Amino acid sequence: MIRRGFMKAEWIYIHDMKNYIDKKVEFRGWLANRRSSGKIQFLQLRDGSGFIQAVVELSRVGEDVFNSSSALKMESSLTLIGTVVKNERAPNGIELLAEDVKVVGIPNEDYPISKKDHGIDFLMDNRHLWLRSKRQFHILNIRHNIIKATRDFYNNRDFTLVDTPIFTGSIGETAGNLFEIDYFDYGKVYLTQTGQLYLEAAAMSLGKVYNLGPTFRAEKSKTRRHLIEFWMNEAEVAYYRHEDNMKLQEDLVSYIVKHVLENCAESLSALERNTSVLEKVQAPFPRITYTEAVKLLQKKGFDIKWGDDIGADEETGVAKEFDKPVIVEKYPRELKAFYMQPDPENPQVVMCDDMLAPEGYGEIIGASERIWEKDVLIDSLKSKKLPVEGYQWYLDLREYGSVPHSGFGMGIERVVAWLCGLEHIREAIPFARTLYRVYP
RNA sequence: UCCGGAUUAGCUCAGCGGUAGAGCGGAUGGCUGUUAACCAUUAGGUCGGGGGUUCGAGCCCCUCAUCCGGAGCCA
Repeated sequence: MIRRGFMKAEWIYIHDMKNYIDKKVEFRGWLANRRSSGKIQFLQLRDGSGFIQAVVELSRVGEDVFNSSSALKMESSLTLIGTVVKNERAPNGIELLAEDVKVVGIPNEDYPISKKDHGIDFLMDNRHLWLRSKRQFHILNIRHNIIKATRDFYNNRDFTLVDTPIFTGSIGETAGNLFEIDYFDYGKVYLTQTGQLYLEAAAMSLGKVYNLGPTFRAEKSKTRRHLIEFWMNEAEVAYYRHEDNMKLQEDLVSYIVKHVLENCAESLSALERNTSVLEKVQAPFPRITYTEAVKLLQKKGFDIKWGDDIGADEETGVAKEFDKPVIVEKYPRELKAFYMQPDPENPQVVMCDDMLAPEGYGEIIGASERIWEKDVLIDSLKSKKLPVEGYQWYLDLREYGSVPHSGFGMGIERVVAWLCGLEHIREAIPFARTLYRVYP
């Protein structure tokens, strides 16, 4: 039998097909799964914009088309002409009644990811294919929307985007957890673990600034909350004090959550995320001081005393007390970085805050008012045993027109994991770099 | 780095010191409304490597490797 020419119709994405009921359209995409029943086949299709079922009936398409459709294996690529019809029996309420099917590519090998369970090691080895699955599709969609909301939030408030460098000198925090790179004849440089110091410089030019980019921590962290390479949004505002800073963080997180609830309902539902807890996330958030947190934890039976850091279990213990993100402020000076402004009312603590997500998702923001007086900063560097001479340009910021300023960093993947309800942060980024894994 | 756990078919896992198992996936056949479709048949294994105990080891012991989970650090 001679194969007739492929029919013609307008190429429509699945996402838009609901607007084409009873119209003939062309689908271009992949076969995610199939169920067949002799003279009828149900193709589960995806095209990057969503998922839809196509029905291929032998009596409608003829033997030729039916057979080429039968030859499709998992993750074959194809185009298909069909009519969009409403049908209650279809997974999304609409389906494609196929009229013509054209094979683009059929794999020779079996597709490694099947419908049944897989172990995490296998899935991570096949991350390049795992991304095609429904769950990963929805997680990445939410991640995209979190990043979009973050940018919108700052842009709406007249912040200026300032891209901070990836290669840096040793300036920053402690040098032990930095990745070292050979930089031609210059010698050693490091992959950034924060753009903060650069943002402070930019804030003195542009007032309100933010960045969004990758950061690197050479820490042998092996937990569900840690990545070696992760994306961070940082903001820095001239003349902002501690209080202004906390307000900005609350507004940002509220904005992101609202945006995701409004724009990602389908994805949240596909991930079976309980959205009622997310709907409560509106500013203002509860705030407690470090000192109060320690007392609270002691009352709950934790072995902690003033001056100890708040570990993972303790964080969850604090966060459990609230149904919104909670801000823990004013930590002991010894626990925190050199650039944080001491509290004028109690120099033992600094004007910093951590925002802890609910449901045990941990710290999503770390923030502080920065020291702006040059001599105080030099004293702080010395007391932390850091080389003052290495901070020349940073000290210049305190020499020329120094002003109070504050800022913070928000971990994108932590927010993604929280909003998606993920058990592990490695699903919150397309290609996770964890301890001992850089493949694929 | 420390503390736990795991390693058996392509994948997920059972397996009591005595002939190597299931589900999924693959192949073949059946079925015009499937929803992780179903039914039948079938192929598929040096039980992570090395050493030891034993008449006999997937199972017990030692060792190495890899992976997973947790802690510290942090976002």
